[in-house]
Amino acid sequence: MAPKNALLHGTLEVLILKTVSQTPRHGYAIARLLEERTGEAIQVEEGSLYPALYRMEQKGLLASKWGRSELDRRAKFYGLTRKGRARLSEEVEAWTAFSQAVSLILAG
Amino acid sequence: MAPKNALLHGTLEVLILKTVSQTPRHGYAIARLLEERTGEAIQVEEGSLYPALYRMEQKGLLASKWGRSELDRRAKFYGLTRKGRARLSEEVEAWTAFSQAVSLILAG
DNA sequence: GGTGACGCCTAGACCCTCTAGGTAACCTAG
DNA sequence: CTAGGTTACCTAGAGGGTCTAGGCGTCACC
Repeated sequence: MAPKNALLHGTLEVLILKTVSQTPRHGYAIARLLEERTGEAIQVEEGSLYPALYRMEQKGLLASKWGRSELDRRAKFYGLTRKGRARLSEEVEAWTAFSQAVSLILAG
Repeated sequence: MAPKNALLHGTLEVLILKTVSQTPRHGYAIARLLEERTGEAIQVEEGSLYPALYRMEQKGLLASKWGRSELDRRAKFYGLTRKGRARLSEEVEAWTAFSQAVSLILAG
């Protein structure tokens, strides 16, 4: 079947980086936050989220630490590394340029 | 190696639909037009373009006809089918909603 | 006659998302 | 007490789209 959210491809990373840029968050909270803030316009499946977090930690963009969630459950918190912060601004810039380009075409 | 243009994923289809919506165009012209109009912000590789055109014709979104390019070369022109036109407006809407959602997050 | 632009095509690699499972702790309803 | 829902994490494999790196043929120009 066609992916539910083909547009998310390649965008999830910058969304995650942004979400943890203010304060460290755990995976489940990242997904909930993205969905709530966008009124479900962005939906992150767990099968996409956790592999993405793992990849990003491997790449040195995120650092994780086990802790306790708001509901006092065991949860893994991710924060930005210096490299992650640099990547965030790069990707924000890239996305801005790209989305403006697409808008330009679609408005034509 | 990481894809040069990860963001393009899932967006190429709507860009193609839009590009041929005013007048039929051939593949090479579609790529050139997208690049020129966006100042190279969007770059379409031929290895992405031709398979995409093929898929879209299989799906009944495009119809093709061999003809002659502006330079009088043999070229395959693609036009929108009724189904393609319907898909275009659906995908424009989907992209608009998605990009606004991403902008909302990145602006936070 | 070689080079570059035009114009089309393809196989396979690669990467990311999604499906569809699983685990475990906790809470509430009945 | 037990069934079901929520919180929270993880994974294997399927699926789909883009890119790399080739190939083909025509034409214009030097």
